[in-house]
Amino acid sequence: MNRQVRKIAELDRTIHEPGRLMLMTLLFAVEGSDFLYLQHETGMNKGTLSSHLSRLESAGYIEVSKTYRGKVPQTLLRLTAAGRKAFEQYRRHLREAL
Amino acid sequence: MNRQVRKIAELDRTIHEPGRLMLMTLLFAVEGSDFLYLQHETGMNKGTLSSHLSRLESAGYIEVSKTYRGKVPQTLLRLTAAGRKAFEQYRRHLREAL
DNA sequence: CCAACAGGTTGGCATTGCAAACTAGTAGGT
DNA sequence: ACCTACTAGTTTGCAATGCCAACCTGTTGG
Repeated sequence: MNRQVRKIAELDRTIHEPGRLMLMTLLFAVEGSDFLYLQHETGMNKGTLSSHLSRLESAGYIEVSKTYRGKVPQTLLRLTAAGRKAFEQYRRHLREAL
Repeated sequence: MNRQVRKIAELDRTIHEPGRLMLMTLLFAVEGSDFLYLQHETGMNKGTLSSHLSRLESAGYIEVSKTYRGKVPQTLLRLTAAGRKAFEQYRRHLREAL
């Protein structure tokens, strides 16, 4: 197996999936965000967004905190250190592969 | 929806899938290949490889020709012009997004 | 009381990937 | 000639995942 191609085979699928790649890209840039902002920026429906966030959380890539903005519930998301590192590595691998 | 993120949402899923991304990358580089070479370079099993090649063929990205090497059957693959173009565009979009 | 909002859960359908079975033709041994 | 094994793929069964649409929960405002 060719070196370049091996990099592709080893890409982190949790991040590679476009839905989550959007989320990681956004969260990497902004350093903290809420559910509605992510929904608006990605164009995903709530169900899909919710399940991608759950997956990122169980991968340890994001931290989810449920709070209130006044009386309205608000879900806050931010990358963990592991998530930041995984995203940087993903980008590095992809760049090397292409 | 943010411009960078929109690029990700619009990535060509036919190419983005790692199995097929490996194939496109290989075929883009070598300009003509056979089934066994691709299997060896990608590490995929025959079934998976066969189905990805079918999908790439029906997307019009590769051309499949079945011939013989002496008496042994051989399946030859190569990118079409459309496939080459799609791959270049995919890479461009990805680069812009990251 | 009722519509609307934030967010989550569920059901249905398509796709991926593996493994195992299958096809078709070829080569080797007896 | 006959049986077996191998090569090159294709097809099928199965589990996991992705995405959408629809429904559910809890709360707020009119």
